[in-house]
Amino acid sequence: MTKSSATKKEDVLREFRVREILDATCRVVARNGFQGATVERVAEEAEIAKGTVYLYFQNKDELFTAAVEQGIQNFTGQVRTQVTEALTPIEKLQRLIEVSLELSDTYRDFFKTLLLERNFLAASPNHPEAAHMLDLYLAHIHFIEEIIQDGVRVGVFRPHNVEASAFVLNEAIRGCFQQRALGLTARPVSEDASILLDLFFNGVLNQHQNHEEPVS
Amino acid sequence: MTKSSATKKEDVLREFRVREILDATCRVVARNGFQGATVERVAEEAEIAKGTVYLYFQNKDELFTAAVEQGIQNFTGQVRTQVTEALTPIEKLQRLIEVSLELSDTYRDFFKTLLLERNFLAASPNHPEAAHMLDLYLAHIHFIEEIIQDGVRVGVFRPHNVEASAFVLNEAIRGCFQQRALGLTARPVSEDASILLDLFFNGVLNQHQNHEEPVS
DNA sequence: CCATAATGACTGTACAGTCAGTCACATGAC
DNA sequence: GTCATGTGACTGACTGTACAGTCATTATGG
Repeated sequence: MTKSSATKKEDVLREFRVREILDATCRVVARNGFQGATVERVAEEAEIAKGTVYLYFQNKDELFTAAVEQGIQNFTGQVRTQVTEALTPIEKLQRLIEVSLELSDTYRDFFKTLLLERNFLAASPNHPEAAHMLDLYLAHIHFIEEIIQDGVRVGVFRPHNVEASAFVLNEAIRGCFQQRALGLTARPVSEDASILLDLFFNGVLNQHQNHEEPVS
Repeated sequence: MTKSSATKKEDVLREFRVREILDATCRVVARNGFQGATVERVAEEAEIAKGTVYLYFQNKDELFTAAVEQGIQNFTGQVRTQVTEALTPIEKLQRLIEVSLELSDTYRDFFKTLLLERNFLAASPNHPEAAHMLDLYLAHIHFIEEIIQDGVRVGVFRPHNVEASAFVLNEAIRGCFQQRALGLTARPVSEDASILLDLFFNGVLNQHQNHEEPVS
């Protein structure tokens, strides 16, 4: 019992250290990009020695993979939780966009490189880990897809290629992240969210003048 | 005269070599990512010695920057040319989407990494070149923006935040590139294009008065 | 006082960038 | 035609450096 408790305490400590290092990794990558992020600098940022990093991670690749994965899971997990609370598909999508954009502020460091430098999704030379990353990404899109599908089922959304629209919506949100990360917009998050929602719901066509000549 | 002609010939030869090396760079990057792309491998791919690369480019960074820049300019240039031929804003957007997606096939190698590993837009440590890249990107979005703005002016598009919709459209297209690069879709390009167009024009809401036919 | 965590000097390696040397070809003299 | 000589494009072995990963040593706390 005492022993089990002791083990647990060690585990907690270990987990805490792991988190600390992963957070430091995110900060360093956000500052220098994947390219310029060395284990030494991560250690410095975490205020530990380089060797210590290797007590918690096998190698550099595992460290960076874990950092990205933790970030994705944190993000999608929180979105999922908050969105699920909403009732109707429309409310859910509203929530989805709002929460996503809000979180982009919280996880600024993480997104700055995850989204701008997303090579982790591409062919990582000899790492099947990348495939798992892709799975996480696809799972999130699938989550969005189901919300929209629900909307179609109950009739608030018109029948259309749901797979595609889920994808487009996700890309649009990602695009907003990017604009923010690059400092290209000063719009408040809520405004971005409502613009996005409006576009996604209504499109850009002038419905009244749909097939007609413009008024001259 | 003879001398001037000789000089011209040398220039042409030089330009040819430069192109060859840049193309090789794209192929290598497509295969190994920016990370795994070394000057040695580029030289190998171009079937020249490593030293030769340095006869045409100051250093690795200049080489890679030039490769990306050439790619962006090729792409946006071709899109611009073809889109400008169309008359109405709707036709122009149709063209934009179609041509973009078609080109993604032509420039497959280039897009595979430009779009999946886009760190070149992010803070390149000590390179103001990155800013120029950003300019090219913004110019393209602005080009789209103007088409949509035209559409609003003549009344086919409803008044809305045009800056945002241009941006969203571009991101949606980029997303399609990505899906293709990752091999996540087997849809023909034309189908992707019409789905995208339909979504962008009409949104997903079920309009109360539906006299609509999907735009194709 | 032992066990475990942490350290940082050290090693090996990969790669950017250099440069002395080679080679292919052009020009011109005979 | 053929040899001599000049030119510069091209080469690849070499150098310096940055960095991943190791491990003998030291600190800590239970």
